[in-house]
Amino acid sequence: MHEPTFLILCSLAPAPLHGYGIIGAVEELSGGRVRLRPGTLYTALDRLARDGTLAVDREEVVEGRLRRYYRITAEGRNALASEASRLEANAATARHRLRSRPAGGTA
Amino acid sequence: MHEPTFLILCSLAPAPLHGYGIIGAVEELSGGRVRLRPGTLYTALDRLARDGTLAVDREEVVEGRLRRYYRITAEGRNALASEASRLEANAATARHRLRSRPAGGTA
DNA sequence: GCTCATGCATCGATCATCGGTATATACCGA
DNA sequence: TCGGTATATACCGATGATCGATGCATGAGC
Repeated sequence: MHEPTFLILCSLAPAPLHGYGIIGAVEELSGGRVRLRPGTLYTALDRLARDGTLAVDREEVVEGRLRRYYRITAEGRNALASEASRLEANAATARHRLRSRPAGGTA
Repeated sequence: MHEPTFLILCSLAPAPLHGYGIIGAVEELSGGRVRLRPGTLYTALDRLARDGTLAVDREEVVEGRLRRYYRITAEGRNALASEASRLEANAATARHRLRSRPAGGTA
């Protein structure tokens, strides 16, 4: 799972959001680092919906514009949780191995 | 940075390794989860060397076979460290947001 | 001596994901 | 009427990963 995908799932974890809401949430979640483009977002949403990771929650028309809300599924929650575990494990591995320099300048 | 790239850098953090050594190290580091194919590995190595993230350390001929050892650079170390930070931050975000269900029973 | 398994590197084709840009629509304010 | 904003969609290209096949040299078995 790549970062945009991951952050999309994060953004939906507490409550459903519509496309443009997700873009804003992801930007905030990532401290401004990740700015999703529509292309990235909607392709990912379609893919994740196809996978059963998320689903369309409802559609609203607000001021003449369609808003499609997406909701994370139980399966998506599980995927997100195990992805978080993977990230933690990888980070720990990196920290550990960055610390263990064998025979630094010896040789 | 994707996982294969990340794990390759992890594998090289303590000491230089040659290609097939990296494959083994990555498999071990990831608990058997990630098994690099030669194609993935050498393309990544070329790319990372081009970027200055790692460099060829030395070449040896062992039993008639060439072994090319790769070494992580200072730049690569920095990249790996900041990647680890990113992973930690993302994992924390996910944990946090998986816990905060609004109006779930919270109120 | 021949054949086969093994360790090592290389190459090519394909696919998935992401990034960027442009477009259609509908509202709003100047 | 025009331009900006909000929303979704479509298309295209770049990057990186995956898979599979190949080349090559050695040592082991027969």
